[in-house]
Amino acid sequence: MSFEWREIEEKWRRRWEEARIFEADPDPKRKKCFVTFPYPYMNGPLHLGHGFTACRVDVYARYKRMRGFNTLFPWAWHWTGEPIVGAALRVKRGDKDMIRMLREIDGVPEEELSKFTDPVYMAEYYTAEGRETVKRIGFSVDWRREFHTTSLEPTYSRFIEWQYETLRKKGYVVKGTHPVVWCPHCKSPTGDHDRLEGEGVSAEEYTLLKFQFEDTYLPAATFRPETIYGVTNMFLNPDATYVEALVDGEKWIISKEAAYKLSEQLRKVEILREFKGTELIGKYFIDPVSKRRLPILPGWFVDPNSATGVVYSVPAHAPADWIAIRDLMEKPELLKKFGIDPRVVKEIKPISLIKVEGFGEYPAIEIVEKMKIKDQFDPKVDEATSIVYKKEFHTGVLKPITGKYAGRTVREVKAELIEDFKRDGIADSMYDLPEKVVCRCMTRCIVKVLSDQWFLKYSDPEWKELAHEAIDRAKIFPESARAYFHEKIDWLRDWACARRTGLGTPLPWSPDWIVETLSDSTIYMAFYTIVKHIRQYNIRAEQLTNEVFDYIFFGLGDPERLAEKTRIDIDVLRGMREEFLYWYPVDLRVSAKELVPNHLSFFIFQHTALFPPELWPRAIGVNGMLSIEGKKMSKSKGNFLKLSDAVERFGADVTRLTLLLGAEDMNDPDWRDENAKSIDLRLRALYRFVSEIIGLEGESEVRNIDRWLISVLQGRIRTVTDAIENLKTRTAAEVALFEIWNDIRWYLRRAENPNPKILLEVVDVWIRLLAPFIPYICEELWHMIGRDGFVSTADWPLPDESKVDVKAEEAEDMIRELINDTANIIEVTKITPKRICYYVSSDWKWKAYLEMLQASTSGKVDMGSVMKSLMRDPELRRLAKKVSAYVGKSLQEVNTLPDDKRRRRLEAGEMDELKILNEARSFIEREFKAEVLIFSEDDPERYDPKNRAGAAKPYRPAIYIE
RNA sequence: GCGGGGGUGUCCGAGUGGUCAAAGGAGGCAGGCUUAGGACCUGCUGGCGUAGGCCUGCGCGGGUUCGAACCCCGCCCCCCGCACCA
Repeated sequence: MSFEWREIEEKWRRRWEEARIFEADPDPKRKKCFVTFPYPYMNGPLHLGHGFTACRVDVYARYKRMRGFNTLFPWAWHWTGEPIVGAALRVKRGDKDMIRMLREIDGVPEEELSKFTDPVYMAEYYTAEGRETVKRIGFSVDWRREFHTTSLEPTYSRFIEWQYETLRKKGYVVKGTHPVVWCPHCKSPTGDHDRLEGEGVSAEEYTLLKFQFEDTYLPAATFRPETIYGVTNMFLNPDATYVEALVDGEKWIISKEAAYKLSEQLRKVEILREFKGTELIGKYFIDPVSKRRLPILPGWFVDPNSATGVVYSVPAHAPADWIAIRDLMEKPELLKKFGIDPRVVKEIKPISLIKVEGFGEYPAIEIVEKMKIKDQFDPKVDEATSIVYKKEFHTGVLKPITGKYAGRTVREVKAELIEDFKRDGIADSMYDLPEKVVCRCMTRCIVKVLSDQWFLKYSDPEWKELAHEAIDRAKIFPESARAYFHEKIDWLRDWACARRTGLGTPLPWSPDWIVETLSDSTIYMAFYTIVKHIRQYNIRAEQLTNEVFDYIFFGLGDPERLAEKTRIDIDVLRGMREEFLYWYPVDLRVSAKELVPNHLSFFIFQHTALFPPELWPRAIGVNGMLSIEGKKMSKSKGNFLKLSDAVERFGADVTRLTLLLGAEDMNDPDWRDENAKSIDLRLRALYRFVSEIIGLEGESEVRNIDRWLISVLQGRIRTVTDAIENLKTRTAAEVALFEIWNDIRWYLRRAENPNPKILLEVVDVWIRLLAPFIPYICEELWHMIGRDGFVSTADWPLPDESKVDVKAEEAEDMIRELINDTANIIEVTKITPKRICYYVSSDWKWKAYLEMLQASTSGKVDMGSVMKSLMRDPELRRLAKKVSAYVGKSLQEVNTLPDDKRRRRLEAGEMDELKILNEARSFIEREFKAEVLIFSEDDPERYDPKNRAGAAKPYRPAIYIE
C-alpha cells in the first residue's frame, strides 16, 4: 500500500478550513488558552528554525483544544526594521551575492526578482509564501486575526503609537545619549554586518587619569585605574602627533586622533597647537594622588590611535610597562637622544600595590622573565598582560599603599574607586574601541555618542523589579531558563527604541524617528484580540484614537461617548474590550533561547509597564537553536532549509515529527534528512500497523496480558499529558509514538489471540495522543477506525485510575525478567533446550518477602530485627533455618529496591505466580521452542533433578533447563 | 571576559544517589517474507562466562557514600547570547 502525504494533507486541511475549527471566539462558558509565536521577520522565507518553535506552540495549542480549552493561536508578520530595506537596496544596486541568494536559497522565481527592488513587494512576497507554508504544515491558526506591522498596516501603526505615547506618559520612554560604533564616512552606526574588520567589537569606556603637567593635564587612559598607586613614569610616543586642546574648557594633552574622537563624544574640543611627542620626553609631571614628580619617557609601543595616546606606567603590575623601562635601561643611548640622564631610568623602582597568590612583589617582572619576553615589540606582551590582569582582577588584594581601598579585591573596589576619582576631579572617561574596526567602506570606525536618542528605561530598578516579579509568577519552560531571565533582566541597560531608517511606525511625537523593530513587537499580542473586529467592521486607523485603546486595554473612559466621538459602534467597542479581557493574558509564548536577552525580556518588561499583574504572561517556553546536518543554519554559507521545502519534500506530518523529535528544553535540535526519511517510513508503517490491528480477530476474554496493556496505556497517557503540559514536546512525541507502539507490539507477541476490543480501545487512545504532533495522518486514522468528526477536536484521553492494574504490570515484568534469565542461561550453557522447568516461591517466602518490604518502607532493614519480627509468626518459626537463609540472601535486594518499585510490589501483594506462568506458558514455549513445566518449589511431585527449586524467590522463580 | 546551556554506548539522545550495561531512535547483525530487495515484519546488538553471574563503562583527575552517569572540588572541551540588531 502506498500513498501520498500530500493527498491526505490537502484533504484534511480543506476540511478544517471549511469547518473553521481553529477560529476561536470568546465563550465565557469555556476556559480559554491563548498561545503565541513571535511573528517572523519577512526579509526571507520561513525556515526550519521557525518551524521547530512554531511546532511546539501548535502541539500545545492542539493539546489544549482537545482538553476542551477554547484555544486561540493567531499569526502575524514582522516587517519592521532595516534589513528588508537594505536587501531591496542591494537588489536595486544589482548586488550579485544578494541576487544569487534570493534565487538559489530563497527560491525566488526569475520573473519576481526584478520586483524585489521594492522592499514592500519583498515583504508581501515572503508573507504570502509564509502564509501558505504555515497552512500546509498544519498549524492550527485563526487566520481572521492575521496582520503585518509598520505604517503599511495603519491600524497596527496606530496601536504602536498609542503604546509609545502611553509608555512615554508613564515615564518609561526617555531622551538620552548613547555611544555607538560609528563610521565617519558613512555617517551612520556600523553594525556587525557592515564591518570588514572587528566583528563583535563594541565601545568600551576607558578611565582617564588626569596627571598634571605644567598648566595642563595628561589624561592617561586605562582599564586599571587602581594602579595609579604604582605609577612610576609616563610614556608618550615620540613619533606621534599630540595636541594641546581645550576639552570642555580644560587644557589637555592628547593624541591628535583622540582629540577628534572626543569631539564626537559630545565634548567641546578646541585644538590650541599640534606637536610631536618628542617635545615632552624627558619632562616631569605630577601624580595627583601622591603628588610625586615623575618623568615622561619615550614609548614606541604607545598607539596614538588607542584612547588618548597617553599612557602611565606601572612596572610592578603591567608587563608592557616593565619591558619598556627595561628596554630603556638596556639602551641608554636611546635616552641620550632625548637628553635624559640614564640614572633617571635606572632609579625607577617598581611599586607593588596588589598582593596576588602565585606571584611575589612584582607580578609583571616575574611573568616577563618566565615567558622570556624580548622587548616591547614581542607579540607575547599581550598574553602576559592578560594573564596578570585576570589574576589580579579576580584574586588580587590591594595593599596598604592604596589607602582606603586596602585589604579588598580589585574586583570589589573598581567601580567605587572610579567614582571617587571622578568626584575628586582626578579622573574622567572616554569611549574607544579596544580593537580596530573597519567599515565596509574601508574607513576606520570610532565611537560616537549620539544625542537626542529615545530610550526605553530598562535600567530603571523599579521596572526591573516588576519584570523579575513577572518572571517569578510565570511558568518557565524549561525551569532552568528562569535564572537566565532574571540574569538578563538585571543586565539590561536602556534600549534605544527608535531609528532613523527602515520600515516601521514613526514615533508619534517625533516622526523623523521610527520605533525600532524589537520595540514595536512587545505587547502586540493584545492586537490579535481586536484585529478581528477591525477587519470585520472595517474600522479605520483614524477611528482608533488613544482614548479607544485606553478603553479597550485599560477599561478607561466612557464607551458611549467614545462611540459617538469615533463613530465606532458601541457594541463593537464593548466587544473589543470583552474580547481583549477574554483572551488576555497570553497563556504561552515560545521562542528560541537567542531571544531571551532581548525580545522575550522586552515582552515581559512592557507587559509589566502597561498591564496589571493578572494580565502578565502566564508561561514562556524557551528552546534551542536548530542546526542543519550538524551545522549552524546560515544563508551565506548555503546551509539553509526553507520550511516550505521540507514540507514539500517530506510532507507536513513528517516534517513536524522530525522537528519535534529533534530536541526539547534548551537543547539544540539538528535537522537531518536521514531522520526525516526514517520518520517517513515510520509513519507509513503506522498507517499500515493501525489498519492491520483493527482488523485482527481473537478472543474476547480479558486475560492478564489484556489488563496489562490497558494498564500501561494509562501510564503512557499520564506521561504524554504531563510532558506536553511542561512543553516537553520531544518526550511527549517519543512516548506517544514509540513507547505505545512497543507496548502494542509486546502485547501482540505475547497474546496468542489478541482481544479486538482491547486493541480498538488502545488504538483509539493512541491516535488521540498522536494528534497534536501529526494531525493529518491522525485525522485519517481516526476516520479509519470509524470515528466521526475531527480528531483535532476530539477529547484528549485522560488516565483512568480504575484501569491501572499494578498486579498485572508486575506480573508482566516478572515474566520478561524470567525470559531474559532463561535466555541468558541458554546462551551461556549453549544448550538447545528441550524442556524448561520453573519453580515458583512457596507461600512462606512470599510472607517473609512482603514483610521485609513493608519493614523497609521506614528505613533500612537489618537481619536481626527483621528475623525477630518474622519469628513471631508460628509458621515461619517452624522454618527458622530456611527463613534465615532466605532473608540473608534477600536483604540487600529489599534494601536497595527503589521506593517506587517497593510501593508497587506492596500494592500488588502476593502474586499467584503459578497461575501467571501457566497463562504465559505457551508463549514461553513458542519463544524457546521447548516444553515448559511449572511447579511450586514445595510441590512434592515436581520434576527437579538438579534440586533447583529451593532457589526460588518471589518475582524470581528458580529455573532448570535441559 | 561575563551570563546561560552542554560533554552518556557506533551515531543521535533520555537519565540527576540504588530498578543502570544505562529508555527511545538511527545504524549494524540474524531470522522471516519475497523472484529479488536499499521495502516490510520479528528478534538481537559493551566484553567475558557450560545456570540467571562477573568485569569494564557515562569529558579528565581527585573526593564524599554501604552504593555515583547522577553529589562535592579542580581541570579540559563544545554550543548560544553580549545591545541599537533581527
